[in-house]
Amino acid sequence: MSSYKDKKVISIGIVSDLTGLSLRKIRYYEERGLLSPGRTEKGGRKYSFSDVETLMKIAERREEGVQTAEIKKELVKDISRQKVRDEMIKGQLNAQFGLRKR
Amino acid sequence: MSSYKDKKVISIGIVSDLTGLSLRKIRYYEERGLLSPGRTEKGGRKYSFSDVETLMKIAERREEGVQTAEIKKELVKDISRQKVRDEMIKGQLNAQFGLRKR
DNA sequence: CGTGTAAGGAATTCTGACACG
DNA sequence: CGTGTAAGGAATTCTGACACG
Repeated sequence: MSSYKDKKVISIGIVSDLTGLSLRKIRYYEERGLLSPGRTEKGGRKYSFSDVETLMKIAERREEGVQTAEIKKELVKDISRQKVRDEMIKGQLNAQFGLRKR
Repeated sequence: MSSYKDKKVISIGIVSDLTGLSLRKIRYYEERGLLSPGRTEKGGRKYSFSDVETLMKIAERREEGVQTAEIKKELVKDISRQKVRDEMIKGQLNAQFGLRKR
């Protein structure tokens, strides 16, 4: 299912470098519920590569003038599509290799 | 080729959590040349998931009493094997799908 | 609404060194 | 050789708030 891509291990400073977004923006998008990073014991935010990708999508949409509330809805849809796609790929691979008893 | 697995984005504290190794050990293995993390502008160490896996191998071998110099040699071999394996998989996939013009 | 910024404090990380063995 | 630790300093991150629009 998941893998390195979903492990929450990147601190906000690195995420800022990766995305080009300010710390303020990254925290704000979280406040608006567009993503939810993990936390270290002491309260430090930890992001996954998926989160970084989400942030890049957000940045794009924001540049187009889309408000965070709207972007939030889009992200939810993206997640559903993602799931469907994953299932299809899984099915494909299964059809190719999964049933081969040899 | 590479991907998330090889991106240097994890700080040493998280790596310590992930591997169970002390900061001291992690830095020492670097000093001995068993791995080479990236650096942020200000000098902070940044590790990849591959580095984390390498550290776990190191931890195993150390528990068996193997010295760092010896482990270092083993790691170099591992990398060669890795490359060969990657090539084989690539060849496999190519044989399965790559030539299909349909 | 979205983002910048100064504020004060807490937690992280860095390096070089001494210790023990 | 491998690892712990105390030391001093620098860089990171956190939260809540005020500002502007």
